[in-house]
Parts: sequence; structure tokens; C-alpha cells
Amino acid sequence: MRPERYNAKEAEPKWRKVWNDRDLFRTRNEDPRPKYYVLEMFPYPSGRIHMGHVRNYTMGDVVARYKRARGFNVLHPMGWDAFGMPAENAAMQNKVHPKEWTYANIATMRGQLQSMGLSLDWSREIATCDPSYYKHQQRMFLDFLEAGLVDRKTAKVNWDPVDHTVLANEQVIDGRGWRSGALVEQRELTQWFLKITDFAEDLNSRLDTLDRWPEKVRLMQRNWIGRSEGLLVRFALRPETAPNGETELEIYTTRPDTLFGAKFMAVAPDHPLAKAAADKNPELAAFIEECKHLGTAQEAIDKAEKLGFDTGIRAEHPFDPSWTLPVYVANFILMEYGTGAIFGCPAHDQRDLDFVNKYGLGNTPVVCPPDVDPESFVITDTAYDGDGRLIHSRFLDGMTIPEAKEEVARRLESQTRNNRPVAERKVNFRLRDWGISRQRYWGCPIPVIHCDACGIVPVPKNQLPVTLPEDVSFDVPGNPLDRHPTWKHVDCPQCGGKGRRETDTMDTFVDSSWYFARFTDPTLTDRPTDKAVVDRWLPVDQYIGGIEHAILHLLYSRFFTRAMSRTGHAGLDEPFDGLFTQGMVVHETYKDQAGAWVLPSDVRIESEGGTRRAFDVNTGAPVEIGSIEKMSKSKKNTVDPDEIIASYGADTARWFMLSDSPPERDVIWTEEGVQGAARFVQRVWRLISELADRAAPDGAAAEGPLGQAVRKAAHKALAAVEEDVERLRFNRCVAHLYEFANTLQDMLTRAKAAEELGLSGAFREAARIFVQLLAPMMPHLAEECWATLGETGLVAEAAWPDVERALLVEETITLPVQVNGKKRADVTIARDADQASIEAAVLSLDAVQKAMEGKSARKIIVVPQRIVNVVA
RNA sequence: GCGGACGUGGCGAAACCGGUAGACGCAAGGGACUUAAAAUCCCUCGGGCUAUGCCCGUGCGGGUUCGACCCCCGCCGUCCGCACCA
Repeated sequence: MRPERYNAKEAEPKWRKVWNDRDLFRTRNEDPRPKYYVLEMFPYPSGRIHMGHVRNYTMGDVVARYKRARGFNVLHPMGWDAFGMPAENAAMQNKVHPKEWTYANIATMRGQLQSMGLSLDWSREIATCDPSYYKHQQRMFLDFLEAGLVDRKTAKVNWDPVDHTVLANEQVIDGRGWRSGALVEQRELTQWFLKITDFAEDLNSRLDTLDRWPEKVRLMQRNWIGRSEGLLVRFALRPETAPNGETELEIYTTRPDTLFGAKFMAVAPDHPLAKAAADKNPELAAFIEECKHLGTAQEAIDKAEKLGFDTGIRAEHPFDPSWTLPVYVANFILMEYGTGAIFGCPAHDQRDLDFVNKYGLGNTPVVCPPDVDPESFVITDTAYDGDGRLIHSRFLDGMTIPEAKEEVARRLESQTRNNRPVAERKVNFRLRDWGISRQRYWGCPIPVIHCDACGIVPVPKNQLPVTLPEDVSFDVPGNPLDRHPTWKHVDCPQCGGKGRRETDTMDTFVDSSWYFARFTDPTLTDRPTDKAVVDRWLPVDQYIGGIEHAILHLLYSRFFTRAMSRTGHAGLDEPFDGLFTQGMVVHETYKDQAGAWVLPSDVRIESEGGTRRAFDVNTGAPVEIGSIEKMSKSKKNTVDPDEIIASYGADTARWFMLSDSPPERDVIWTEEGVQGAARFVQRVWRLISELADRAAPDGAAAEGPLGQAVRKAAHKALAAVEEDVERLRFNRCVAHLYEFANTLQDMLTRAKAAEELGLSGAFREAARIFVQLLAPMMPHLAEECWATLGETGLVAEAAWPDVERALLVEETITLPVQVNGKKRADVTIARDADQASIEAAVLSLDAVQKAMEGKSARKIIVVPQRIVNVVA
């Protein structure tokens, strides 16, 4: 006997076991069908999954199941981004080893993901903290080192003087360490870098080819890379003003055309020239010290204020040695960008203008906007950075900006000083090399050894992996690897003398920069990847994840793929063909009378006549309903996926995550919404049960107008869902299925009323299509329905139905009729009616005649299959 | 400051390439069934009016067009990203 209600609690585990027993989602590399690689960003094993995961992984699963039904060999793997600071924090707080903590979390979260019914190939599961994974990462690091893609140089880090540890940017709050509260210092440390800047040009230009990426993400990457074309210019210094006999100052400019508007030079506080001048000038030294201070602690206050200090050094204008420019140290010049030095043209750069107005250096406009009189054009407090022609610029006068840039470059390139050209053209990037050194335990060890005699020696590849020691403690601050009694002491592989292991570990972004490649053949033991296999599976056809990874993760992965290709581990540049960034899951917030946040599960909502009031379920006290915000533990506006799945089932959770909002936008989690989804589950069950009871066996004729209508509805829904899944518009898929269910129900009612049982063949076909459309979104329910309909096999294995296009074409169509642009009537007419017969039909309508008020039609516009507009 | 996105009923939204604005869901109201409730089913649901019809309505003000949520110009507001990038 079939139960009245669908019981998700029983059905869901049952079907998961069937899928599992049949090994349905295991992907074989040798499968000859066309490949489709769908990947969701793998999670950090923080402890439990959250609703954001549910949304992300549901979307990916819909695509995976759909593509599988369409005959693709689908790769849909899952793994764990398992290294990182939270494990060390947990170790400090709870005295639990990071490894133990991480693997326990993985076990919990794997179980949670499995309860969602995701069609994942779990045989390919990887965890980045496993030596079987990071071994290969170390190997690639060494390959990159050999290929010249690794650099070692100094970089500034945030140093916590109390905890004796390096802090990540997010651990610095208002200039203080998040744990110790101590004022953070800037320290220079020698660090490992991956030379991403070697690929800057390519990473930038190839963005244009990523046409299945959101424009927004491409723009963010373009801004991050920050390509600019400019000129390096060496300014001669007046010998009598140079502190240590320096002869020139090299600057970078993108506006060489404004050279005749120059009023000053400026260098960064940490520029060598600034340091040299400061040695002889205590006041300047104090100013530089102040700048460093301002940079961190008081940034908010002094953000806008441009400060400078005249070094007394004088530079000569490259086109006029008698024209000297004062050299300032300025707080808004960055040593990291360009050469750390500029010439200031205040009339055409707002920062420079603010600066000269403060120090009384004046300005001369050299670019005059079109339609403005050059004689009367003056700049006071708004710089002009628009188009125009050159003025007050000697031989440049009258030129356009590009012409002037070219002229200046041409002249200075051919001018020489000390046998070197005074200027050279330079493409500059904001992008800097990727510093991967982290002074932490829970990360991938950098496989090098420091030897006093030999310097830096790579660990021989046959000795990999360099594994993390397990006997470490976190009761004192600092890096446990550094203070481990034995781990770091090794013999130098080269000379056999005493050596020390590198105690820095890699940035966890390295781990996630190639996991998508490892998934293609994760059991390989002797090398990271099989190039042929990687090249067959990559690029990922559809990558889905959060917008928060728009820049770093995606850019690093694009770089890493190039580096892997250069070292023979892959043969392509772009790892992700299609990218989709999904929105967040947000929820109302609740506060009790004392102002403390209250969990949604502790809140009962009562609504009466449109007003909603909230109460604490335990105390009955009123609770204030606050704004809708991103789910976060701190605001307690979270909903636990486990609880939702336990009370409603995974399908309901999945369905709700797909409905309502477009996937790229935020979705509001509401109790009412989930209940709506749960109601639909039961409605589907009743509808399919009834259809199963009444539908004739397969192949029965679909006769009569109602039967035809049922078939049309089914194929219309099929075509619509197909189109929208392809474009990841899941909310519309949901709407189509609701609509289809409504139509089927309505037609069933009509069939029952007319006792038209002869059309049951059409209903059977429609029911089957309905279940297949449902299957990617609510896979368990669909399986149960499939079995109920008496279908053999699993819907998860069934081939996607073909749309019968002929059914989508109506013989007659109803067109809206407008008179002077306002809708006045409808006309039903043969689909292929010609212009003349449409016009005649339209003009014969009473409503049209009335609206025309006795005037004659001047023009009748017929948009085929769309609309008719009569212009009277 | 720079760059970008968005603005449609009580709410989430839909509307194809410029062609019937509000599909679908939620909430709400009314009714049926029930001793009652839940569940289910049926109806209403942008606003207004002199209601079988007409007028207004997609943030605001203009424009182009036979026709504008959609294109153009100018505002207002919200959100996001980057932030002294020479």
C-alpha cells in the first residue's frame, strides 16, 4: 500500500544506499563519452556545514545530475581545504591537535554532505593536509624553483611583539594583534615568493577570453593586476644638493605629457634617497618615522591629509637643466609601486594638487579642455584629468595627450646621460609577487634546507614528502616547527654538513591552486598529475563558488595552472572555463530585551493581520525582529542544515535553496519558505501517486484535446527547464515546475470530471517527464516517484527526454492588440495568418473600433507572433 | 575618491532582441471540509474610480519610438569591490 504522505526520513537514506551500492557516481577516466567537469569550491573543514554550503553544493549537483542525464561523463568531486589557522587556534584553545581536530571535522562534514544526496564521486576525495597530497605540492614547488618561478626576497609582515608571531592582515584589528592586543610592528622578513608577476601580462590579457566568467570578476582581476603604460624617466640631481653624491632620481609616470606642468618631485618615505637625506637631517628622519607610524595606527584620521617634507635636494627638468624642482618625501608615495618616486603635476592630478596647495608650490595647467580658452583656464582646487590639447608646454603646445606622450617618450629615449637613455617606455603592474611563506605549523612545509656552507638546498625529490612532526605543542606562542627539538635539524643533502629545515609553511592558497587538477587522477603516487589526464578533464566546465574568491583564489589558480604547464604537469593556461558566483544565504536577526542575539530556533513567530511578532520559545518573552543579514555565528542568525534535513529532508532544503532568488543574488532563509517547499514535496507525492494509479500502461494512445494539452504542457515545461538549467537560472526552473504541477493537477481534475480515461497515456508521459525534470533538484523524491510510476531502473540513470518541438507550436495564437500603444483587445488567429488577414481581423473587433473613435488606421504594425498595434 | 551593480505589488521575484508589467512562490483575506485544529481544496490579492469599463502605475525628471522595466540624457537612493597605483 502506498502511504498517504511521503516520508523523507525513510526514503532519502534508502535511495542514497541504492545509489551507493550501484556506485552510480563513480567517474572513470577511460569513459569515452564527452566529458563535463563540474566543481564547487571545496570547503574548509571548520566543523559543520552551513547553509551557504548547502546552496553552493546543491547548485553544482543540479548541473552534475542534469549533465549526466544528457549523456556526459561527469566529473563531480569533493575534497577539503584542510590546512589553515583555525586548526591552530582550536589547538591553543582546546588543547586538541590540529590534525585530530581537522580530521574529526572532515568526518562530521562528510556525513553532512552525504546526507544532502549529492551525486559526488567520493572515491576521489582529497584533503590538502594529507601528506599524499602535499607531497606533490612540495614536488611542484621544487620544479618551480628549478624553472625560475620562485624567488626569495624580503617583505614586510605584521609582527606581534607579545605573541612573537606573524599576524595575517585579518588578525590585525585597529593596528593591534587580535589576541594579545599589542601594537603591531612592521618587520622585514626574508620570504619565499612565487613569481606571478612573470605572467602579469598574460593573466591580464587572457581575461578577455574568459567569456563564461562574470564581468564583475574579470573587472576585479583587471583592477588587481593594474596594468599601466608609462615612462621611466631619470632626472638629474643638482650635485651640490645630493646627500651622498647621488646623480639622478628615477621616476615612473603614466603622464609624461604633463612634464611641463611639473612643480615638485616626491619619493616614498622608505626610498633610498629619503633615507640618505634623513641621515643628515634629524627633522626629516623624524618625519619619515612619523610616516611609518601614520601608515598603520592612525590611518583613519590622516587618510586624506597629504604630508611632505622638503629634502633640500633639487632635480633638473629633463628638457631644461636651468629649471629645478624640489624633491620632497611624501607620505602618499608607495615604495612598492613603480620606482617609489614621482614628479608632481598638480594641475592634472588631485593628490598632487592637494599637496602643492598645502605647501604653496603653485600649479600650471598644461592640458586645456576642448572649448575652453587656454588664456583663462586656471586650476584652483580641482585637478583636470580629462581630454584636451597641450598648452604652456613649449614644443608640445597644440598636441593631443597621446601625441604629447609619444613626443616626450621619443625625445627622452634618444637623449642620453652617462651612455644611458634618459627615459624608457615601461609597462607597469600593480600586481606583486605572491608571498607564500607563513610562520605557522598547520600548512605544507616548504621543502628546502638551509646550510651554512651551501646556502639554500632543495630537499631531494626522492625524499619527499617533508612531513609535519606530530609531537608539537601550542602552549607557547610562535611557530612550533621552529622550536621543535629535532625536526628542523637535518644534514645538508649536498655537503652532508649540518643544515636546518625551512620552518615556514606555505600559504593555504597554494593548496587550493591545483586541487581541481589533482581531482582528475587523485591516486597517482609518483607525480602530482598525469598530464594527459589533466588535459582531458580541464578546464573545469562549470566552477561554482562565492564571490569572496573573485580575486586571490582564482588569480592564483590561473597562475598555478600556467606554472604547472611550464613544468610539465599540465598543458593549458586557463583552469576554469565557466565560472558562477552564487549569492549568500541571509536571515533575519533577533534580539532579546537585554540586547543579546537570539537563535532562530529559539524564536517563535506569530503573525496577525500582516504584523509579525517574535517570542522566545523558552521564556515566552517578546523578542525584537532585526535586519536581515548574512548568516553568522556572531549574530546567531544561523540555521543548522542538519536540523533542517532532519525535520524536512534534504530535498526540501535543496528545493528551497534553488527557489525564490536568482542564484547570483542573496537568498533569504525563512521558515515560511521552507514550509512552502515541504508542502510542494507532499503535493508532488499526491499528484504522482494519483497519476500512477490512473495512468494506463506505456504506449497507450494520447487521444482527445485534453490529452494533447497535457502533452503540450509537458514538453513546454521540458524545454523551459532545459534552457534554464543550462543557464543556471534555477529559480526559474523551480517556477516552471510549480507551473507544470499546477497544470497537471488542473488537467487531472478536468479528466476526472469528464471521466476521460482514454487519455491516460499522455498523463503517463507527462508524469515521467515531470519526475525527470524534478530529479536534478530533488533526487530522492524523484527516485521514489519514479518507482511509484512503475519505471524500471533509476531516474538518476535515465536519459534526459527529448523535446518534441512540434508540440511547442500552436496552430492558433492569441495576439494582444494595441491601439496607439495601449492594449485594447486580443485577437485569436491562425498562426501563419498573413498581414492582410490579421489587419482585417483586428479592425473588425468592437473594442478596436471603439478605441479608434471613428478615425481610420494610419498604420498597422504587426510584430509576428508577438503583438499588433493600430495607429489611428 | 575611483570602479561596478542594482532600484518592479505587503515580501522574494518574472517579463526572451524594444512588444499584454507582476509568471511562480511567500504572506494576507474570504469560503468549503471538520465537533475543532492541522492538512487539503476553491476564490480574491499593485493603486484608484462614476467597476462588464476606464485612468494611473516598474526610484525621480526629461527624451527617442507606433510602442520603453528595457535605449539615451540628468538626478536620487541602496549595495558591493578597490583604495593614496604616479
